[in-house]
Amino acid sequence: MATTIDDVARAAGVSTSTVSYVLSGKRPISAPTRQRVERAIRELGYRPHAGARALASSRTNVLALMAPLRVDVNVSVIMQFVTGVVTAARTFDHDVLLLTADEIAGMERVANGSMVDALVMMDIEADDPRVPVLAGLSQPAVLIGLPRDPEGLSCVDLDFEAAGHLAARHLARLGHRQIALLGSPQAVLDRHTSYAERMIRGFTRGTSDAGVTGVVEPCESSMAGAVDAVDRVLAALPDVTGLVVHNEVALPWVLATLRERGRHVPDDVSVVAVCPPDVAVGQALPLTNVDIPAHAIGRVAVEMAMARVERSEPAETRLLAPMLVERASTVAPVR
Amino acid sequence: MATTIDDVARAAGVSTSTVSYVLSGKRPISAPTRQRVERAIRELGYRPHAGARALASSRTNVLALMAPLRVDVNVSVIMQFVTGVVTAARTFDHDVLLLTADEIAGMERVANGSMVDALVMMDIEADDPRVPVLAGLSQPAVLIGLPRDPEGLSCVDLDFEAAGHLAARHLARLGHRQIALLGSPQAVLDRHTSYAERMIRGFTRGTSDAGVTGVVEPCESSMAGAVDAVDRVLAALPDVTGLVVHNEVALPWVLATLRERGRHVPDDVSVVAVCPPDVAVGQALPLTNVDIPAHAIGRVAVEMAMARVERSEPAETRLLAPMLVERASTVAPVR
DNA sequence: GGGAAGCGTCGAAGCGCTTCGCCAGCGTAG
DNA sequence: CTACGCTGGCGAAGCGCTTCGACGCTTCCC
Repeated sequence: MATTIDDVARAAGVSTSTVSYVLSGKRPISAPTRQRVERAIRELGYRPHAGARALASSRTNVLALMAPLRVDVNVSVIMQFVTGVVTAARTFDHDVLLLTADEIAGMERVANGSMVDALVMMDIEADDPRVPVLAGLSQPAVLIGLPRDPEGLSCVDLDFEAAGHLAARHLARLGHRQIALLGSPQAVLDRHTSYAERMIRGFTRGTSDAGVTGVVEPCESSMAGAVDAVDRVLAALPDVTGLVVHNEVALPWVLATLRERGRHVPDDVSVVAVCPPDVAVGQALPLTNVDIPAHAIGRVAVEMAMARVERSEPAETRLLAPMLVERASTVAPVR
Repeated sequence: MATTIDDVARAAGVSTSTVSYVLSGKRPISAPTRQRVERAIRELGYRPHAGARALASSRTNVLALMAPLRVDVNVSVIMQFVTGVVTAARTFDHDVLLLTADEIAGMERVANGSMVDALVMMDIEADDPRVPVLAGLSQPAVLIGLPRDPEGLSCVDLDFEAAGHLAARHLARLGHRQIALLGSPQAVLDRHTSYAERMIRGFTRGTSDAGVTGVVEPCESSMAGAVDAVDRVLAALPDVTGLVVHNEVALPWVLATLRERGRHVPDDVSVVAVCPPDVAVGQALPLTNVDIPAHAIGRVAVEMAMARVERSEPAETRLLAPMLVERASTVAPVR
């Protein structure tokens, strides 16, 4: 267990630097030598000491992931981001350090303590307090979400504006003239979490482009909140026939409330859910949905981070195009 | 940013070792000197380099957390474990490295690479392939869950057997004579995940102790699975008046199915949920529940890990006593 | 045939920190 | 007045790895 690079070198009859170069590939090593070294490594079960490596190379092969884990965010989507980041990190031979609470202090600790090569931050708000801190760090960071001014920052997210537009257009093209968006909880909007605002913007633009009536209602992530939001929509738009739901937690309750209010899906009202596919197909009726490709976003975030670490590539913002999958919950309105 | 301990020493007019001792407290330093050093640290914004520290002290101040993130496990409970572990780790000045996929290779990598001081492993199965690997590692590990033979291992979990017993007893004492347990998905049982089996054992013992009829049905974590499981229970026990549900994902669908089958909760059937309180109160009706104190279990796991790291304490198994909170979903059966 | 250019390998100098042994200076006791 | 023990601080030796310059050798080209 306590084998060092020197043990390997001795066993292979070479110098320590040769072993190091076999490991890193940074200088050419002849095939026979390389094989001897590799054999010694295998036989001794050697693993380089991460700390020593970090000290000498100033690379840790660790990524920090700052996940909010707030109560009103959807846990399963968060989880998908996390797994996306972790699996992608592994393909770059990196591990993931998880930061949840105490984020500002945490990022300074792991960055200034040289524990990580880069940071990935989730759940970015318009004026996120973490963003200004980044300037003082020597490691690159990638934001999942968009701050108010993304200039000079690496950002990645679903193009929620396009998603809102797409959902609205889909309903309008089916012939719906009165449609509504059930969105994020008020608390999320109050934080100016950008995806919620972009979603609303896209939806609104979609309705006006199509010349249909659209209303937007926030929706708490609880049963009571869902009931309330549905009732508000029905009050504002009694003849509503299309609904876009951008709140996975509330989704089942929204559907239940519609049923209770005597609105059948899809005969009376078509529903587009903005959520991962497993949530969409797991409901009573398979729902037409606009995917939130959390796993892919996580992967892209890591790729961007590694590009900056390994090749000093400049920061850029990437918005992933939304995709709508039609299922049983959206049909043309019955006249 | 690139300030080192030598910079601090120079600024404070002391030697590097003195700075180190101020930081670690391992030797007494006179008050005036200490204050000079602390001031220099503050003014320079100094942070020790984690890698260098790990190399010299062979302590990394990092904990590995192996979270499964399988599809059929409940994500929100997992999340609570994770946050429990992360916050507890911080109180011991440790960070958390998250391992999800590829677990065996991952544990060997982080352990043999000296990346972590200890491992915390979730979702332990009876014959978990990770357990034998532990013997070859030089770091201690704590298991959340119980393997078949916990001898010599650090384990912590809710006492699910007591939980099953408690839930059954609660219903029996209210006067219910025919009760059922809707448990984990078949896949979880097939893995011999111990909590599921212990739950069933406790429930069964509870029913026979109380002299009431009990049946156990596994329950998939999907709407179809919930409907199916409820129907199986109603078929097996047409006069069932008490239900224990140990599957948070299926819980809402179970309640919906009961309603659809014309069984009113709690008038026709009392329901005890085994889940965190927020899930229990978030349903249509606030449910009587046996808590799964995921956060507390995570904290205890970290405490046990640190006890072994810092004070070489021996391994032990700790089962947390279950607690039942009575809410609106359980009443005496109407005669 | 001779100099330049590669190639494969080695040696040694750190990277920033901890820790052990040591020593100077002091107070106290014999 | 010397001897001794304490206290507070210092110096230096690593911890295990990477990386740079150097070296001896072969190959190539004019």
